[in-house]
Amino acid sequence: MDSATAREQALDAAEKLFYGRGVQSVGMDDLRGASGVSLKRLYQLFPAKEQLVEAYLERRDVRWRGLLAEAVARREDPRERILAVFDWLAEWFGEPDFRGCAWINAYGELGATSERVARQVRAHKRAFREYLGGLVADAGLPDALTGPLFLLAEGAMVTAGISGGAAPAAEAREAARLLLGRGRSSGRAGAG
Amino acid sequence: MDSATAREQALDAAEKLFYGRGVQSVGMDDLRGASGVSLKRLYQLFPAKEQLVEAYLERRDVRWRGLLAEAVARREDPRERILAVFDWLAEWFGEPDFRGCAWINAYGELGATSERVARQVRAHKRAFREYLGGLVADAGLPDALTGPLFLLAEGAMVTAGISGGAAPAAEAREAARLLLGRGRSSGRAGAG
DNA sequence: TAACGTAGAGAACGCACGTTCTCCCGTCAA
DNA sequence: TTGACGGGAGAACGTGCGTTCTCTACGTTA
Repeated sequence: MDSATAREQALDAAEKLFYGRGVQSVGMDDLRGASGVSLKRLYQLFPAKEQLVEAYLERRDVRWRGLLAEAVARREDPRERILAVFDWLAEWFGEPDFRGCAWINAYGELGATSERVARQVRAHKRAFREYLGGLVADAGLPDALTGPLFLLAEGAMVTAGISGGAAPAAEAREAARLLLGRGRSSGRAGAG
Repeated sequence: MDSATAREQALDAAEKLFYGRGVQSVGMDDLRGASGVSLKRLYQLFPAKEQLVEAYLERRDVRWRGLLAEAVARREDPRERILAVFDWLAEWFGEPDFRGCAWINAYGELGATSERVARQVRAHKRAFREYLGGLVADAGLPDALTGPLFLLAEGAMVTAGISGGAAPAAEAREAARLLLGRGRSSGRAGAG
C-alpha cells in the first residue's frame, strides 16, 4: 500500500470515528483497527494525534463546502441559491449518521486545549460565512443580510445536532425567506 | 464545613474549571485543589465525575435562565422583551471569561458518550426555547416566530463562542427586529 | 545464500486520571 | 483518659491511551 492510499484510509477511519464518537474517545488503536494502517505508518503520516485531527477537519472542510457549492449551483435564481443552502442543510441533517456540525463539536471538545483545532474551526466558519456573503452579493442584496443568514444556519446546525431531526433547517429556511423578502428593494448591488 | 457548603464550593469550582477548560481536561484533583473540598468528600457528594458534571449543568441552567428572565423583566413592552434577550446575550458575550455556551460545548465534548449529559443539554435548550415561545405568545405574535428567534440566538451563541466578540448578538438582534415586523420596536431601549 | 531495508503486529513504556484506601488528627461521649 | 468516629491529605490502584520499541517476516540485491 502506498503512502497516499494509507493516508486516505487513515483519514477515512478518522472521519468516521472522530465524527461519530468524538475525538477523545477514539484511540490511535481504534484508528489502526478501522483503517488497516499500522501504528507505525500512522505516526509516519501524522506525527501526533492532534495533527490527524487537524487533517481530518481540513479534508472534511473541503468536501463539505464542495458539496454545498454543488447543491447551490443547481439553482439559477440568485435568491433561490441562498435558500438552497438551507435545503442542503435539511438533506444533511436527515442523513442517518448525522451527529451535528463536526467543527462545532470539535470546538466544544478541543477548542480550549488545542490551538490548532481552534484555528481549523474558525477557518471553516469564516469560509462558510464568506461563501454566504458571496451568494448575498450575487443576489444584489445588502451585505448586512449575510450575518443573520449565517446565524440562522449555525443555529440550525447546532439545534439539529442536539435535538436530532431536520426540522431546524426548515425553520431557518423560512426565516431566511422572510429576511430576503425585506431586503429586496436595494438597488445598490454588491455594496461591499 | 457542612455538606451544603461543601457542595456549593465543589460546584463553584466545577463551573469555573469545566466551563473554562472543558470537562475532560479537568481532573478530580484539580477540583479538589480549586474547591478546597477533599476527594473523599467530593465522592460522598457526587458518586462519580459524570454526576458532578450533570449537577454543574443543572445549577448553571437555573442561574442562566434566572438572569435572563431578570433582564427581560426590566422591559415593559412585549416586543422589547423579546429583543432584550439579545441585548442580554450581548452582555454575556462581552464578559471576559466568556467561552461560548456551556451546553453546546458540553454536548460537543460528551454528547456522544454520556447520555446523562446529553439529556441535560436537551433539557436546557428545550427550556430556553419554551421561554422564548412564552415571550412570543405574550407579544401576541405567531408561534411560528419562536423557532427562528431561537435559531438566531443559538447561532449567535455558537458564533460568539468560536470567534469571540459580542458582534453576533447585535446581528441576531437586528434580524430578530426585522422578523418581529415594524412595530413600536425601533432602536435600542435603555443602556446601549 | 547472505546481508539489508522495510513494514506489520503488537508488546512495552510513561503518564494521566478516576476511584479507593491508608494513615493520622481533632472531637466528643462516657 | 479512652475509644470511636468523621474528615483531611495524599498515596495507591487500575485502566486507558499516546507514543515508541522489539521482533519477525519478506522482498531485493549481489
